[in-house]
Amino acid sequence: MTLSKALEMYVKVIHKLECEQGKGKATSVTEIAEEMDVKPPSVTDALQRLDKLGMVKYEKYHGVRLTKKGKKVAQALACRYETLRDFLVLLGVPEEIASADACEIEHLANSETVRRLTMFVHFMKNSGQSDKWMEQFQEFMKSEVPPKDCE
Amino acid sequence: MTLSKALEMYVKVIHKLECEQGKGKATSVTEIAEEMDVKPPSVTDALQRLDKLGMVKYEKYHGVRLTKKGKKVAQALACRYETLRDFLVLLGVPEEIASADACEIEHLANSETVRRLTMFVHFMKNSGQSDKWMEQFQEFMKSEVPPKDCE
DNA sequence: AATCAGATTTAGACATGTCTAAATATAATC
DNA sequence: GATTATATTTAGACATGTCTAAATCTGATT
Repeated sequence: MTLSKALEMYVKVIHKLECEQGKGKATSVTEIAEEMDVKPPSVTDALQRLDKLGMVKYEKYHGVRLTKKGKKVAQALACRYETLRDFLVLLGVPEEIASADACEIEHLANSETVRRLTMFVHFMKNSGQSDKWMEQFQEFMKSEVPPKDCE
Repeated sequence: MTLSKALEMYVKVIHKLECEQGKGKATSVTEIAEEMDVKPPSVTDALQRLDKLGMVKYEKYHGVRLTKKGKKVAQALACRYETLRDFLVLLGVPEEIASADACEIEHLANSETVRRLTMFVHFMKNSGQSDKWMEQFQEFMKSEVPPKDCE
């Protein structure tokens, strides 16, 4: 019932391209292939499967559009991505790494986990205590040797 | 060069079973299959590939043992899992969910991310401020409506 | 309207990871 | 030592996701 990670990525990319372009136009196979750094036949294959799943309206030789269902999935993914990325950056993970990890984790984290992380980020940004806490955490990270690095 | 998520899971499970049993014995295909809830032929296939990759010593019909290399991978995974799980529990994610998510994320998070999470957990558990902070966070979670649930 | 370039799809290959059913090896029992 | 039950492997299927090479369609040019 749920999409694979790969298919979710296609949905996400189509959404991004639809947002970038004017609303009217359908998104082409080539655009998707370039954005995802895969070859066109892989895209065709994915689109055929996404169409069967009701996530996109795909017309042979004429590009693709997200359905309502597809848009909903894309928006949920975007929201999860934002949350995860914000959270990791807050913890001091470099932006590049935070983005990459968020992009992986968005596909598999439980909603409850995402909800907690969202609250954490909010707490950090909105509670009066957060500045003080953040300062202390920064200090802690400087002073402490990482206990073990799992490698 | 790096193992797939599926193969990493086999390594992890073999390690667990080796630890549970006396040291001497090799781990059997059936034990692994039961632990992972897959059928024996899937295990045979995975063991053949892990052997080629130098992660295990696999003797047809006579079970399997982790190599040094395999043990190292297993330990790194266990460490990552612990860190991720501890972290999620600290944030109030229910244990069941925390365990499941940790088990997914361990295979893909960047080391830098894991390191930051480790430090966060340490900070929470060891800095004098943590109790106060945790209390405030709990309070915040009760009072606030989750901003958006990404669904 | 015919042609041609570029985009797209199809066909067929391969890797990973799973399964069922059938063949085979191991180990325990008689 | 032969038989038999159990464990294991092989063979062959399928789904996902990728690729290359070849076929086909579309749209623009002449």
